[in-house]
Amino acid sequence: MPKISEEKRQARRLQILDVATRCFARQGFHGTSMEDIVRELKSSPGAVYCYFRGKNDIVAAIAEQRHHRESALLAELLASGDVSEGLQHLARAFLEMLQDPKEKERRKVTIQIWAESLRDKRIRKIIERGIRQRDMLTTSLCRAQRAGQLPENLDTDALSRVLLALLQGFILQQAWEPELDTKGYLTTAMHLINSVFRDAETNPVGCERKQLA
Amino acid sequence: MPKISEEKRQARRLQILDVATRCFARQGFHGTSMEDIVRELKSSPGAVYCYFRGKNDIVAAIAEQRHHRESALLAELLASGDVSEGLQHLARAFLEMLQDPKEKERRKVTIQIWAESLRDKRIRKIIERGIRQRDMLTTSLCRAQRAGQLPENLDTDALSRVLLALLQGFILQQAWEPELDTKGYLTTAMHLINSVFRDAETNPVGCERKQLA
Amino acid sequence: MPKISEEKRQARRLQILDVATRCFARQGFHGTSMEDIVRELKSSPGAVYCYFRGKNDIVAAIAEQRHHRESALLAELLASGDVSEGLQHLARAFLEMLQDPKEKERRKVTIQIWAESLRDKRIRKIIERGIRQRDMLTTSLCRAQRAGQLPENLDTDALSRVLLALLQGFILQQAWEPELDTKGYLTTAMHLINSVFRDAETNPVGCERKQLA
Amino acid sequence: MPKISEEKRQARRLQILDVATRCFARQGFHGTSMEDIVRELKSSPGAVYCYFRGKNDIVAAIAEQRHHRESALLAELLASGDVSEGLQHLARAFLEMLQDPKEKERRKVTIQIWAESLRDKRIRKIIERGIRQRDMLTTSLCRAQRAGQLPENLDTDALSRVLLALLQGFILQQAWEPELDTKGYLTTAMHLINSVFRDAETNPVGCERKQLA
DNA sequence: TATGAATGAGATTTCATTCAT
DNA sequence: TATGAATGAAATCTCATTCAT
Repeated sequence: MPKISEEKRQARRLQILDVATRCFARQGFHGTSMEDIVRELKSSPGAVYCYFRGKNDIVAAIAEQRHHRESALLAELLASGDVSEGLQHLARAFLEMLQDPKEKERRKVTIQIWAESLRDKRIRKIIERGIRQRDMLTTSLCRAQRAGQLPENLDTDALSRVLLALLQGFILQQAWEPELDTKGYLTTAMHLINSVFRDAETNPVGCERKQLA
Repeated sequence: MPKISEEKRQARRLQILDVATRCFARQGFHGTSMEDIVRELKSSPGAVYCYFRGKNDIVAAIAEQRHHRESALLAELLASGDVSEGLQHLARAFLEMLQDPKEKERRKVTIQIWAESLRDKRIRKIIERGIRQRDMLTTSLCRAQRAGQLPENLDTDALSRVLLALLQGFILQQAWEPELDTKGYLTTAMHLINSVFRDAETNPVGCERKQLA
Repeated sequence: MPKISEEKRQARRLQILDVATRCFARQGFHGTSMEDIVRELKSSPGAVYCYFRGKNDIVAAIAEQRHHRESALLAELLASGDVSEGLQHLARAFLEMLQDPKEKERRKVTIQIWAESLRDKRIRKIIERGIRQRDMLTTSLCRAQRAGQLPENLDTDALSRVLLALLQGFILQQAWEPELDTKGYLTTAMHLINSVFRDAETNPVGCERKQLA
Repeated sequence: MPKISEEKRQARRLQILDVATRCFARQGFHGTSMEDIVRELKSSPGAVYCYFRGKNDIVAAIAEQRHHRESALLAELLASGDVSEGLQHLARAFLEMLQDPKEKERRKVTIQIWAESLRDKRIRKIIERGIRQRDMLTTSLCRAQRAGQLPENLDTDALSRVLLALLQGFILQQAWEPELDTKGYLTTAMHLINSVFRDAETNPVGCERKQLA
């Protein structure tokens, strides 16, 4: 028997998550008290509990948000028929995301979620769903391999892990050094990736390496 | 109990750190209470405070341990005149480290340290010392570049970041999937890295890719 | 429980101070644990911390209460144009205060506050404000001196100290001997005080007053 | 079976009490830990426990020291046949005591002892012995009264309380204002006291002394 | 739904004291 | 006697959560 519309309810939920994200990015999950969130929200503890079961529920919801965003990015990547091209798109999308100042906060919270996943079953489950998504990337790479875009003897499962690692490492390094040269990192990372793709394609000549704008 | 030797004192310190590491790996830093540590240590709260100022001091000490271990690994890498070869050594050293069951725990704690570094000044300082160590790797890569082992237009700073990311991503993924195919990951990662090194040398032909034992 | 009125809030604050005063009088400040207070309050630790920052804050508040009460007494004394008469009033007011059983507790706590003031900056500040109030008494005595009510060569600053001492000593002795003859003490003290006042009247010359070497 | 002579033992005891007094004066009894004392003593916890049963035992010993010193002073006072003269001596002895820098510390500790006496049975007992000593002063004053040195209708018990209060108040005020004009205070206090003594001499009749209702 | 005072379990830390050496 | 590492009870305070209004 909600007195407010479902729409408003969702809006409020998001607002709470936003504030919580900001707090967690600033003080860490365990350094943020419910009171901190409530104060910044200009609300009351009881109100927050109308939307979330508790503090853990909030983190879980944030983790879920992340998961959806990542799924979307991956879907975009895979939508492109050509994986190599898809990766370029992904890289570009990444650069754009960095414009959003909220995104830096989110990356910091991501690291907290990683840590939290090691002890909170619920977060763990969400992370695991993310882990399983990598399988789709692997499948895609496999297809590329069968299409001759990748060396035959390449372990595509491992390659998808490597690609993921490049992303994860970046998140981490950027949390510590917010001013790091994002473009340089992406260019170099793409260079490495392209090396493998090129290898199979043509190889002898290795002509015109595509560089990121 | 009169004065104990500095030797014994260090041993006790290490024992506490070991137990704490085990607890942190299992329940997370914030999910572990001093009492948990003390119980597993079969000791008393006061005893722990003879060796550490408080809980944060313990995490800091563990972070410090990590830092030293990493420094040692990096030193080993750089000791080898040839960077490419050094990286091979590093990869091999890594494989060995994985034998140590304690190492898995330590990797889990590493992730907690990452998260903690975002809010604890002290941990942050230690991480920053680690960050600065990457410069040495960059310098080394630079030398390799001048020696013609790497493409001239390659951003060595970014490359060292990428190499670091490959490590960090692995730590993360292995924490979630302890059974992941370590060898496969390393082989593939080395493959990518070698691609760049090979690029500069000769490239057109690029045959006989070195694989990890 | 929604917001309570400022009035109720103040009432609750006072209730806590009352209970704390009772506990401190009985077991001393350092012999009273927060749990003791909470138990007697039939409340919970958290509740107390809604009103006070901590244990020290409670003592400070009690010290502050004392300070206000003393200020009021002094003001009453000074309000009377004639100091000599004012002191009589004060003495009488004192006798009345002794009826209040709470007052005995308060005097015991006063001694604790004295002790606490030697190490707690905050309490010290409050005491210092009390110390400065003595100046007003000195001023008043000075006026009486100029009016010929007190011997000319009398050190009014010292006299106000002496008057204060008579009060402080009484507080102390009554804490140890609750049944001491209050009336007798006051009578005798007033006798001494009146001696000085009378001195000026009758013996302008202050016939060979023995002075200390 | 002490291995050290009783003499040495006493010396060590005194040394401990001295250090403890210094600490208590500086940080208060409850702000001083055994470790503080031991550090300043350049000794070990165990050693202190060879001489005292515990922390409370140390305070009790200090209180005892005070008691002895006070007894001595009082004895000196009473030794003089003439009480009025005895009080002069006492005042002078007081001034001398103030030269001793240790004495200031002792006075601060005295206040702590007062506070402690309200909750520690042991200290309380010692204070009570001090309280009983006042009876001797009363007796002495009584004798002076019978000798006509004091007004007949004067309450000698109350007078001795008043005299004591003058001392206690001074101790307190000097703890807060170490630079207060000691000589002035004593002069004025003696002035008041002499007033009563003189009273008897000069006004046998005690001309209409105002009495408290 | 919203409020915010209250709850109370639990966490970290201190410190007087002990006792093996 | 002396040492000082170790003990462990207890103290203060925090904070996620609840529930009467």
